[in-house]
This record gives sequence, structure tokens and C-alpha cells, in this order.
Amino acid sequence: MPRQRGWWKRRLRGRGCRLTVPRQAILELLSKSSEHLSAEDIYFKVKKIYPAIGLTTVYRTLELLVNMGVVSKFDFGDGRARYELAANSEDEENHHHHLICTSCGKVINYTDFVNQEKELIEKTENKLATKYNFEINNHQIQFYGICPNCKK
Amino acid sequence: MPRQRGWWKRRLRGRGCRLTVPRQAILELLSKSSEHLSAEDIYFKVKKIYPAIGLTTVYRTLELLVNMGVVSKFDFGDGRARYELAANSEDEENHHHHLICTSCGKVINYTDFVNQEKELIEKTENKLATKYNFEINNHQIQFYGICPNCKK
DNA sequence: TTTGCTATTGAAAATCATTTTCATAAACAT
DNA sequence: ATGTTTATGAAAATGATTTTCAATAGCAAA
Repeated sequence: MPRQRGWWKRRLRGRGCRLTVPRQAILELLSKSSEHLSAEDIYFKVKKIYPAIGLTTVYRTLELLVNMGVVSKFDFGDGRARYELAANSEDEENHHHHLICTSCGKVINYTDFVNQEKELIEKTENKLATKYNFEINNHQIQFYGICPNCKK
Repeated sequence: MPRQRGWWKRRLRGRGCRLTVPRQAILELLSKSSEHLSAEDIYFKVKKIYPAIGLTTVYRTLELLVNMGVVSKFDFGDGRARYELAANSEDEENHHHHLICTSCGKVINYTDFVNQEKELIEKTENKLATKYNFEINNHQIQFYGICPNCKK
């Protein structure tokens, strides 16, 4: 089932964080976007509905949300971080991995095959957790290559 | 079988690149190190045996080696890139994935379970290549969590 | 509702890894 | 040995992200 609008309010408050307009605007945007956005992307998009927003606040909010596990941060190798709403257990729809073109930087989210990966990932996660005594709470899988356009 | 000393000479020359002292010093260092080093780490280590080295040259050489596929570049989320000698087909010993502590930044190379992953990775790689018409030539798998020290 | 405390904000300045510029030096083909 | 490039290193430039700091806005309590 998809997440309800405003589900993050409790989570923020639970952490003793305030429910501010900029934070809500950023979360609202992220939950509508299916793309991996840079901080600047988010800044400009939020600016359209809340012009007073500052880039600093975007960075700060993203850091907070990443720490809360609400947002995932990625590096696709072009020198700027990308952010997306994290998948959660109630809403698996959003879980995907990335396919990145090292020539033009294009990124494809693929959800195919993720189920087959899932079992192995879980096993590995458990084994690693035991062997290295880590508390594992996330993973990333990325494939790098050349996209159809750049092959031409 | 381990790679022979100086194996990179042909590869550089084959690309029309010159075999310079700084490049050799950097490669020599990388082939001795089992760790994931930042550009600055490499700079200081090489400086001990070749004091004239410049940080700029380190960056340039690393970029070249990454493009050649000799070195792999990683991002562990602390704002600086890490480099290690890439695994190659003759020498599988070096193939591993990463387990990263999001609290202190500690990184563990794990080679366990990589064989089991391998089959799945190859399958996925083929399927993705077909479906998205990508020419895939690399992948990264990273687990994130809290290390034993930071759990305390 | 009003008040007061404190977290949050935005602008500007600071930071820090990485790149670019440019004049000099070192490879290496001849 | 020589000449042509490619490669180098220092310094300056870049660009994403952080920090600083005074002003603002959430929200708990009255």
C-alpha cells in the first residue's frame, strides 16, 4: 500500500524535530518525484512553490532525512549527491537499484530482477552481520556501463 | 596467479601514454596497498619515495588509470573518493565488496560470499544489458551499517 | 491566545576536494 | 643527441557542501 500523505509528521516530531514549512515542502516534493534529484534540483523545484527556501536549508533537511532513514543519498560519480525517498517496508514499490552510464551520466532505476537479488542480499546481509558484528541497515547495488545513446 | 611486477607498462604504452616516474610510483604504491586510499593518502605515501610528486599529478594519474580500468574509484559517503587497484580476470584475489560504517566511516573489504553473489550478478548483468541495451562493464555492491566499535 | 524558549532558517562567507591553467621538464621516436 | 609532444607541478579557479550568525517561526506552557 502507498504511504499516506503526511506520514512523516510523526517521525519528525518523534525525533524532537519541528514540522516546518520548508521541511514539508521538501518532503512533499520528494514524495511526488520518482527521480534521483541533486540538492540543487530540489532547491529549484521547491522554490517554485515556496520561493523563500534557501539552498542551505535544502542541504540541512536532506542530511536530517538521510539520518532518519527517510531519504537515501547516492553518488553516481559526477561530483554531486543525489537524493530519493527511501523504500520502506510497507511500500516496497520504490525499491530499486541503479544502472549508470559512465559516458553521459544517465541513470536508470531498475526494479527488474530485484526480487531475485533480494534473497541473496538478505542472506549476505545476515552472514556479514554475524561475521563482522555489524548492524547492517542499508545496501546499494549499482551497475556501470555505456547507454544506447552513447554507444552510437 | 598474482600479477607480475610492471605489468602495467605495456598497457600504458599501448594507449600511447608515457611511462613516467610519477605514474610508476603511484602504480607501485597501489599494487602494494590492500586498502582503499584517498587521493591525498596516495599523495603523501608516494611523496615518501618520490618527494617531487604533486597532488595534481596524483589526481590526473588516478583519472587515467580509472579510465583504463586499472584502478577502481569508490565513494563511501565522506566526501572524498577512494581508489584501489581493480580486480582483473587473471587475478581474482582482489575482487571484493564493501561494508561501510555510517558512523565512523570505517570500511571493510569482504571477499566472503562474493562467489555466491557472482552468479547472480552475471545473470542480472546480462538481463539488464539486454533489456536496457547497455554495455555493462562494472558494478558495485556496498552494505552500510554500524560497526562493532560504534555500537558500544 | 499570548508568551518565551529554542530549533530552524536564509544569506553570506568559509571549506575542501577536485580541476584548470600555464610555463617548464621529461619521454621517447627518430 | 635532437625535436616533438606529452606530462608535470604550482598556483589559481571551480563547485558542491558547510559553517556562521543574526533574525524568524514552532510549539509547549501559561
